[in-house]
Amino acid sequence: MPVSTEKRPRARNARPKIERAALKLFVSEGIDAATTREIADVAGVSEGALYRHYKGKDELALALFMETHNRLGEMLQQAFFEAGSIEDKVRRAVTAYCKLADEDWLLFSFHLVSLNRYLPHDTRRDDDPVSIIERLIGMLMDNGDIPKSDPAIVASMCLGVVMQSGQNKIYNRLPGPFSQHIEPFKRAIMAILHQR
Amino acid sequence: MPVSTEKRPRARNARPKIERAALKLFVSEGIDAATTREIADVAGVSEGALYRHYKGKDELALALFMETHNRLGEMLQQAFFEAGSIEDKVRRAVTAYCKLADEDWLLFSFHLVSLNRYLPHDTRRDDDPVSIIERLIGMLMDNGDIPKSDPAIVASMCLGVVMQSGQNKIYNRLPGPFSQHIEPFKRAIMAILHQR
DNA sequence: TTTGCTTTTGTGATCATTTAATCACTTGTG
DNA sequence: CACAAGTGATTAAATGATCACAAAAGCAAA
Repeated sequence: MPVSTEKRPRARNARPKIERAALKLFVSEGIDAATTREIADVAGVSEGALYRHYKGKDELALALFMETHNRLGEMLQQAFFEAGSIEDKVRRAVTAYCKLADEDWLLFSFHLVSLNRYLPHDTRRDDDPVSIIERLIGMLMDNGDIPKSDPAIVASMCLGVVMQSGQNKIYNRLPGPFSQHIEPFKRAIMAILHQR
Repeated sequence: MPVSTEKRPRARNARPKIERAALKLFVSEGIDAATTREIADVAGVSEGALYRHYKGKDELALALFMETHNRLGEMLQQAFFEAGSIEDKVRRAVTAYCKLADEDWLLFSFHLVSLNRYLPHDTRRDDDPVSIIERLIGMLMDNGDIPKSDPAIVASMCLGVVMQSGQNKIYNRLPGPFSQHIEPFKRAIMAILHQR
């Protein structure tokens, strides 16, 4: 009797399976290197199923990226808008970011590794996480809350503290939940902000 | 008379042309998306020329990455090994990194955007820039030069200060030479290192 | 210098693969 | 029955790599 000549049982709820499989492959091999065939295989569905839910591979990848990116923008707006000291705002922002990471590490790490592809190189959007932070820092400087310098470079350095750590967690250099580093992150950012 | 039916004049010194063209395309579209045809066109040489100097596209990309990566490892070793205070070491390392960036921004930014692809996700090499920094920080902590905590997370944060700024410069958020930020970088890193 | 060779380098049409996407059909659900 | 969802063989396009040929460069002897 021939092995595995049996037809695959028709899959149910293919969409989430496809999304998780795509995330896995996108993170481990990169978006371009992951083929639709591979995605379908890992998901345990047929190749055509992907096209019932997305126009194509590109749309799938963009949708997965935006899921995190939009949520992130909202969370930062929220963290910075609510009342409190600078330290409160920073703690809230860092905490939100870390929770997002721990909640769904795969989705989060996909966002981190594909920033390069989706952040446009020459245009700035006001609702972009980086722009939001830069604007806040500019306001704090204008208010005299923190020493005046170049908001763009200060924003970069603060972001770097958290984002590079995320990268290093992807490389398995930081075991354990990301949230355990909230305090060090907050302290580092506060130190950078109050740099003279 | 038909236009541009003329044969292309035989190119001379194709190799550097190919390398520069490849860097441009690798950075702007990504390694996978840049085709050998595009590279040849931008370089103004034939497609076959690429294969006189490299086994293929992958080898070309890896060679360009390693050019920066190896140099970086040596420069860090050098900066940390030479005598001086912690502040001296940090300043030397940051200065070296910034000079490398300004010297050949295209080559440097290619390195930065392809770290994801080439840094292995599960193995650590002792001569890797990240490992070098982590080891130094561990030593400083053992010596009592800086407060004891997790060397891995402190190294991440310090690296992030500089690397995320590099990323933001790629996105055109930081005009001017990278070296102009040496002082802020150094101060930020020192502040993180001496965090309690 | 000139001559005659060998080796290196550049060319571009061509090849073999890979791959995203399509579509006629089937299956399941309200 | 109608509509949404899943299947997988098939297709059309693109892409990395090859190769026979040509031009240039290197080199030694005359």
